[in-house]
Amino acid sequence: MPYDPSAFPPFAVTVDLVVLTVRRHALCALAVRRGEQPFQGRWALPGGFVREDEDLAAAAARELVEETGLLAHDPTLPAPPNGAHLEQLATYGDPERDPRMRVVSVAHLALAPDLPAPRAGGDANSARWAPVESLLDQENAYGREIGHGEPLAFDHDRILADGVERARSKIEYSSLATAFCPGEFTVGELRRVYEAVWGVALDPRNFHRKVTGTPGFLVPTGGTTTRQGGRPAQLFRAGGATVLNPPMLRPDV
Amino acid sequence: MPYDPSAFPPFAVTVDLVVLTVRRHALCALAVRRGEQPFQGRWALPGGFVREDEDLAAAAARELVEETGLLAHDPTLPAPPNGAHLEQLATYGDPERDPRMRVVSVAHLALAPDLPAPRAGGDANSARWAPVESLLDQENAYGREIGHGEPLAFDHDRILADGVERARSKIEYSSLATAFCPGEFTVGELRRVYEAVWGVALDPRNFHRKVTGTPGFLVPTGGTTTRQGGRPAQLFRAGGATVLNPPMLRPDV
DNA sequence: GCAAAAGTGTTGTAACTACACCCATGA
DNA sequence: TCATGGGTGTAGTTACAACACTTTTGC
Repeated sequence: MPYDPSAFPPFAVTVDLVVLTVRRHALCALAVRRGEQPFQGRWALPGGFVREDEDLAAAAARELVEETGLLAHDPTLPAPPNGAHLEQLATYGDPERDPRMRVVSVAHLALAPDLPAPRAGGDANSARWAPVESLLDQENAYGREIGHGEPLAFDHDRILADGVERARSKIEYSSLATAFCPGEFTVGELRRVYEAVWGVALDPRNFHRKVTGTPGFLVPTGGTTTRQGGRPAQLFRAGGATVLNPPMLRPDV
Repeated sequence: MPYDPSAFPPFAVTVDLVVLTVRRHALCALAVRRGEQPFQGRWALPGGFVREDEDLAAAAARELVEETGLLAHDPTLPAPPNGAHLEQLATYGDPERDPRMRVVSVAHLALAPDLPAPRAGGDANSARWAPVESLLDQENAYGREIGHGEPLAFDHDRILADGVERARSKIEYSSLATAFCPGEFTVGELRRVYEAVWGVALDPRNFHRKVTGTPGFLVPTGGTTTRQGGRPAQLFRAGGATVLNPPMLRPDV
């Protein structure tokens, strides 16, 4: 029983991705350069049309693989090592958001460990990691490498800001911060993730007690490493816990 | 520069509403009876197609007025008296979710104070408030007034469950519970909202200290009431605070 | 007076902040 | 030996649960 297409307005549906990672102690997002109109040459979030018989989550996972090579995992489970966490963020459907036509975009948020380099057909000029601060802060935009003060294409500034805010609040009460870490990591490396995402300094001693004392958050692998220098640190991997109770406390706010 | 319509698959886009309220000490959702195929005669969430030049939030607000007469307010502000809180919930786009065609539904969550009665063209048999427990609990479904064990139409069971979960967690750390209350209310009435939404009993004495001690949550109006019996209680209205810090603590969980 | 709901006081405990201090490695 | 980061101990504080207890109304 197909519907009369004149009974409802047709929409295009896309997925856009906010892919976040922590590089060199800064929270970074994946940006791609647009090759076509509109906003040709401007930076944008990766994304694309949802296919005819494709679920929204499947479309987001497909785009994620195309842009980063990362596999996504079930968001109800804790992030496994070296896979990305992927979850739906929000949907944006302002009638004016795309000048060509009516497009509704279902934005997704992905959290990834630090990667060698982005890939977008191997073209280094068309995809890169940029600190979210430089992408979003249009006031102090002069002299920065990406964007040069230009906003992102479409409403992607707002989508990126929403994704960053979601990540910042979600690592408070969930174990999601481990999705930014490689398969095995130290407490110090996890702390630097929190510091980069929140933009604050945390007391290393209290942080250590807190995360090792929360049941199911971290499980020791038995190994140690000195890759950060100093005294050898225990290696951990993410435990089964997905929700942190009590939560990590973000200073001030 | 219109787009080539053959370059992307056309979708229908709808908004569906999870409208929650507290009646007779139970968390209730608005359900409407479907008058047409598919799922004719089954209960469903209210909703409808997004119009040609309509924003998603505007479509949700329009549906809310049509079904309840309630005006929606800016979700970034605290809920004003006798208006509904409305926020985007999530988007559902399984290719099989509507047997007729490809439909993507942007679900919204609305929280409303107790209303006289729902209105759907004045037809009392086609729209009503039902306890969410009876709508969702398909195990113990015998003997209940609505649904009689039948799931809701489409994937509305899942949408309703997601909306209820959102409401349950959001009243922990925001002042949203006041959206379930009339313009002026007592601490005891607010406590009964929490008890109904969470399905737990709270200590009235600690609750009172907690909510009156959180700056900006409640502001006294000066009046008192004895409508609940017993000693006269102070009347309050919602304060300017939208985020509760420290949060209300939900027992167990 | 009695029931019912509002509101206050108190005590023990969990969990946090802030900081002093020690440990194990590489250079 | 020193610098560097890893990890433990301890004291003061906040916020909470779990009560006992008092207050003010309607009946």
